[in-house]
Amino acid sequence: MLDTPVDFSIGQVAERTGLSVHTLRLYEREGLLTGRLRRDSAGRRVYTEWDVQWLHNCTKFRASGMPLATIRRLAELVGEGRGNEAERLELLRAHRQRVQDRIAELQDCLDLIDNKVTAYEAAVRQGTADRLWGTPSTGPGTGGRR
Amino acid sequence: MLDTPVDFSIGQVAERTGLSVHTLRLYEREGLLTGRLRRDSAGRRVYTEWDVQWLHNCTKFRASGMPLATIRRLAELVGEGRGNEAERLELLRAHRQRVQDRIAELQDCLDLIDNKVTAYEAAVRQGTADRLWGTPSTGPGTGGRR
DNA sequence: CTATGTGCTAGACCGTGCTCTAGGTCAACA
DNA sequence: TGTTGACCTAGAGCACGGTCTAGCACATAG
Repeated sequence: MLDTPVDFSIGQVAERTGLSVHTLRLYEREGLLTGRLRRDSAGRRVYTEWDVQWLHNCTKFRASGMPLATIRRLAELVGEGRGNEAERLELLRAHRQRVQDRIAELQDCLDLIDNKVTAYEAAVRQGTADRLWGTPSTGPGTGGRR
Repeated sequence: MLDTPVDFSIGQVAERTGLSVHTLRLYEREGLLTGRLRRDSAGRRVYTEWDVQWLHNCTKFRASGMPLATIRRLAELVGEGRGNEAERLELLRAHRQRVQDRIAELQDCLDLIDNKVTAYEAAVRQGTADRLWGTPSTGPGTGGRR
């Protein structure tokens, strides 16, 4: 059972990953790939299935706020092959922590926003009904100014 | 029961909000405050308690990814006083949706990261125990290259 | 009176991550 | 053979949100 060697042009990879060809070139230049990209006889980039998968991961990493520099480091480690799994793990764990923190932070902000929304819903209900507006009590953003 | 008119210098506000004085000046210039800031006889900014509270909200808005332009719009509405609660509500609801979407996106990325972490934990455990490395099956980021 | 601290403005600069342009190469097809 | 379309490189440009600098004004303390 040989693996079929499917290759992709940069345009095809762009289609598949949702990244622009510009971005793909940038990512290569920045060393985000796990190894040197092959080129065809005309000097055009040749992506493997692996690369596409890896880039798919990269988009997730990016979407979760991982900086390009960190992805580069991870790519280096993966490119080096077995033996550095502990370091990859460390890196991923640190990132996971940041993402979890970020979620918690957003959740916290969301609570405040929810409060505001609730307050305004009440205000609009009042306003629509009888143009009344109670005394603001939850600080700026709820009532008027001064 | 009169409200005590407590005023703050830009430095005091910086202390209280965690924003730098540079940023505070930027925010004023960008119209993020709900009204014109008072100045003292020497032309120095005079912040009220209200402003500090509002800026506190702003930091939450920023932390949740609200662009300065949106905060400016909200500040305008609040500055205009009563009557536009519906529009404020609309704006806040839209932002809430974005935050919720963002949380969901992060959560999704987190799942992938968790999988990777789990895989590497296993790998490291194996590696530490007997230097073994099973066949990678979850795509790039798990095994070696090509 | 002068030194220190805090504030002021205008505007330059910065990091991050794209995004686009100019000018060129190459393969494939009519 | 010529035209089209995808690709190439180098490098500029951009949006965003700060962050910092230069040069100056003012108030208060010693």
